[in-house]
Amino acid sequence: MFKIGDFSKIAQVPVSQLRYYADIGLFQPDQIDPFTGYRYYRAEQLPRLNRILVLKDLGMTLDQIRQALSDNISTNEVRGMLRLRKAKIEQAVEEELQRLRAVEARLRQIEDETSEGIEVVLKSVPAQRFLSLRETFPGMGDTLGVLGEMLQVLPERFGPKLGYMTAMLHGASFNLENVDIEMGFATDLDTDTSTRLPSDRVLAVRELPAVETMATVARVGSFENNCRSYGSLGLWLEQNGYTFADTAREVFLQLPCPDTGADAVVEIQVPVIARPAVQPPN
Amino acid sequence: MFKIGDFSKIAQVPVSQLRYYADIGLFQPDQIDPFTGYRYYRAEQLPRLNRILVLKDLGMTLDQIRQALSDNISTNEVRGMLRLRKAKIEQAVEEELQRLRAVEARLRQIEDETSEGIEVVLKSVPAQRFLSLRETFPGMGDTLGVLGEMLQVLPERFGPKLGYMTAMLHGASFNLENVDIEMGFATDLDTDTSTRLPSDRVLAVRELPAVETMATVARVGSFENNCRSYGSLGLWLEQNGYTFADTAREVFLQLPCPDTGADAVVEIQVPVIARPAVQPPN
DNA sequence: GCTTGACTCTCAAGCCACTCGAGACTCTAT
DNA sequence: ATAGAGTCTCGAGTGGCTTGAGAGTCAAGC
Repeated sequence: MFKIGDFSKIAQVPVSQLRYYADIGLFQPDQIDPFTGYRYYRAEQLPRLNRILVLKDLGMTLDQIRQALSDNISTNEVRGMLRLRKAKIEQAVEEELQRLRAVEARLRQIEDETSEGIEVVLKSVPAQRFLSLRETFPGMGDTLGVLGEMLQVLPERFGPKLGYMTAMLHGASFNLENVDIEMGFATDLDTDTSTRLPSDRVLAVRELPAVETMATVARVGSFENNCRSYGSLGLWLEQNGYTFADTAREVFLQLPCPDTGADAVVEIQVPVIARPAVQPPN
Repeated sequence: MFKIGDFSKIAQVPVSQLRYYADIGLFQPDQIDPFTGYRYYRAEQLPRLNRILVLKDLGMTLDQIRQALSDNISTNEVRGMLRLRKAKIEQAVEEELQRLRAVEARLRQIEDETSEGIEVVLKSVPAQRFLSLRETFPGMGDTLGVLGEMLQVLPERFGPKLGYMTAMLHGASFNLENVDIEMGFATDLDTDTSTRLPSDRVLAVRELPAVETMATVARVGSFENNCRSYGSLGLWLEQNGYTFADTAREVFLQLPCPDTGADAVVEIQVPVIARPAVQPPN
């Protein structure tokens, strides 16, 4: 029987954490002295604690761990998770580097503070059909995964009936998690066409309305110059008296090619309408 | 002038976040309508916001960012941070993989649940001198950095007067951050010797007391079997009626060698005293 | 038996960077 | 006039703990 301090040393877990786990009913001491309230632990309890720590390190929340333990999860299942986790980490590293590239781009924008923005062009875009899939993706990696599937499967299936790859950001939360994205291809296919990806996601054709006035900017790189483009766009809108009218579209004029290292070329299209700039009372 | 929603789209930052930044006084709208309370932003404000986001992505807290901005930090300084941050990420990846290896080890311990623990040996250890440095390190990477310095500099300086590399974990917080570690070498040097590392840290010689009863376990790998060793130790202590008496020492009988891929061999030494196991009233 | 100091207890609050919801306005298009 | 989208404030919630106050407990040494 160990008091909490000694047990903490054996388990290599802070005392406060042991108490916390007891409080939330995740890991109870073997006994609690009814008079003093002192917690007493035994070495035999270590495996359960270790199981908890493993699952935690694998990214589960404490609630999920409680669930898993009461379901008597097997070591093999945990092994599977370990493999999964490894993949996730590699993915996370990739995302992290992506983010750094974005930071670099932002830094460039800051340096360009004085200089002109990127050129904004007004267009009008006709109605078109859009073979697309809309989903709220938990992370960037998932988004890219599905995108990869689409690129593998769809051109083969529909060939020349597909136009540019296009994405629409519906949600307004710009963190990289839980993004509500619609992506797919411009197309000539009938409105009732639909197709299924290997991951069982279904793409359907829908009508994309015509837009009379569309402000557009071009961007090189999938993410790198994103903020710069939107920034220039904003500046232009302000100076020329326009406002947003609808969801923006990102049209991939050229897809990124990891093999040759060729960057993507993206046209950002934002539906706008002329409107005197908002002027709050002074 | 943009209302918060439009500005949010331009800046690619959620509305809630813009409001939050205004609340904490980090990034204010250009104007606030005194009657309606509506926030109005201008495109010119983007650079400041971007600066904030860059610094945030570089790992600064919002408080630090406020500080940095009021100090008018230069882009060059930020560039330096970017480079630093890149290094940090690489380091973080390394740590992450380290952690995974630890998870794997813990998993092995779970599987060994039924089997015997590692063998525990009782020894007595004489008083000895210890050329060491004690510090609270913010992260594992820093610890390893300083360790690297020591290994580069000290053997050259003191040669055969150095014994085993030894570490003592003083704090009781076992997360990998802010660890209070003392590390150095057993030595014959005089008690008033001290030496300075390239990073300006100072090591001094101090007397390490003799320990009559020291429970020891051996471990292969710098971290991999840590929890397993301590676990076995705990089990043994419980069964044989001993308790912790002082800070544990980790003696590196063999240093890890990244070149040959040779793992470390570590002897964990824990001062103990015989004492009847604690028995709470039932 | 008493003191000292280390250890332990509970309970509440704090941390970070936000997010979410309720309830009340405000704006714009029809 | 009205609907619907956007905005406001304010308070609470998030996760996984840590920190601190104030009180009680334990073991060793005198």
